Amino acid sequence: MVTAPHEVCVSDNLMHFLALSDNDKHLLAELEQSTQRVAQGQMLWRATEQPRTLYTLRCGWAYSMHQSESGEAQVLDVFLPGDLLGIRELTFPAHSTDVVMLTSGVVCPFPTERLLDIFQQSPSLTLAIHAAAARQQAIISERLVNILRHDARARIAHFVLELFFRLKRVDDSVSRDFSVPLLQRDFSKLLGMTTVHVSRTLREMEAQGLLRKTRQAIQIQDLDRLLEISAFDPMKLTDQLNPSLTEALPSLEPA
Amino acid sequence: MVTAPHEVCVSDNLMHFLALSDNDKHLLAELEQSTQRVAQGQMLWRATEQPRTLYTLRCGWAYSMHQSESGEAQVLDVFLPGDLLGIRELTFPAHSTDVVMLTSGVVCPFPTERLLDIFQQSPSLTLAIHAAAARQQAIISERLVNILRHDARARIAHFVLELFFRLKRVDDSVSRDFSVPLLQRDFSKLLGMTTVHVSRTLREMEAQGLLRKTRQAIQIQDLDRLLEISAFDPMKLTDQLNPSLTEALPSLEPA
DNA sequence: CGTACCTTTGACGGCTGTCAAAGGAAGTGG
DNA sequence: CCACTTCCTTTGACAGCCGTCAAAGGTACG
Repeated sequence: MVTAPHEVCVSDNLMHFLALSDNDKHLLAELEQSTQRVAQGQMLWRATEQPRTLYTLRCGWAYSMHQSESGEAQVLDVFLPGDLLGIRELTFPAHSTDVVMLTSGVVCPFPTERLLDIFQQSPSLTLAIHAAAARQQAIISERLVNILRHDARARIAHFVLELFFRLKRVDDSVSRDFSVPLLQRDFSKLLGMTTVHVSRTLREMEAQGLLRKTRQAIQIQDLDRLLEISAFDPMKLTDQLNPSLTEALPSLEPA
Repeated sequence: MVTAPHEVCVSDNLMHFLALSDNDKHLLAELEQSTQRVAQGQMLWRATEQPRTLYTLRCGWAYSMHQSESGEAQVLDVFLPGDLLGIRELTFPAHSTDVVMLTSGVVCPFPTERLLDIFQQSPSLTLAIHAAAARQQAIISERLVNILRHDARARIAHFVLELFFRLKRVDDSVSRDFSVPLLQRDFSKLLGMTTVHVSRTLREMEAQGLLRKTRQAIQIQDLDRLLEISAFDPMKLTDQLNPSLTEALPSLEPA
């Protein structure tokens, strides 16, 4: 059973970090004023372009990738509904990755200056946006650490759990059988292995009763063993803020 | 030939992003007021602790690492003189890595609130500090992308070039024969391979006239081939800021 | 001079990549 | 609704890179 696609806005993401005032929500709603439909495979930006526009992802999945001259592609981020796209590259004079829509979807583009306005107008949103950026970074760091020390089965287990917890965070209706529009080739580009080996490993994991991946969905069958195999630690991706920060800015309330 | 250790302060790092006013330099000098000597092997923080203190690294090298329960260690960041330690974890309620001094050195600890003060007092420093944080993240991302797609020789080539360009950035006197206090075991923990294979690969690279690593230093012998093998792109770690940002904040001047 | 740690080497095995081909699934045009 | 094409998945055989185990040689330090 697969849940239907679900529309999510940035505040559904940022509110996990701290309580947003009505004014904060208003500022975010303004940001997401102009919506834009995007087709599967459409690129939001290319690696050489200067970052001028940021996006929120309302609906659909996207990923960022490095393209080497030899044609090999390496996926860096997977973006889910509610994610903010482009903060990582904001300070650089050029994007370092292409960003491609994995499915059709809806995005809200806005100029980078709007973000600077928000930084001046709302300390709470500033903090929440930084926390969201730090979380994206932590996701990549965790993947790096895990990929380097584990075999193919553990890599896949880790990535599937990452997806599961991230999706559950913005959509509580997500169950252990959840919709995933990723091909085995996408897994291979994310985890640094060949599609052949992804296929072999997925069949092995299914035979071991760990998980089942179909073309549209993933079914987690043994959560505990997946956690054990991959050494996945959900706390590394926690939404809680550092109390030192909220105490130093007493106007803020934790979520 | 190996250059002598060199004292560097954060402004030597941040001034690469944009011009710092006298006031900015004064704020940074205040930050680095209390210096503290640290011994080799000393830990600045542990993975479970709450981030309350940030550090600037004046002198010496450090690294951050994940420790798995089975005893395996994975190094994430290598910190060089001039680096700001702890911004990545700032928003999280707990550090996710241990930070250990690789050499003896000098650090300047300061409470996280001081950083918030700076954010309120100086837009230029705020931007420079964010750019520095984004740069640290880009270093990790580049390492991830390269490790996943390349063999041991290219991984080592990439990491050596990363060190070379980072050191040269804060100390212009660094030559192609530069001091590196890393053991082969440190390489192995950084690049996800065994010490045995690091040793084999280093000997192979020396036989091929690419580079030579001794206990204290690395000598780059064929820069062009190393760049080619590793697909290292120095522009991915550029100091230049996104012009969209400096134009939006007209009081700022590029470096 | 002795101890502890680091580096180097060799033999062997396993995980993963490469090459190749067949079977499925989805979309297109007739 | 049915061919046809295209892309994705699965499977097998084989090779190569890298991990494991083990031991010897170097280097730093007391």
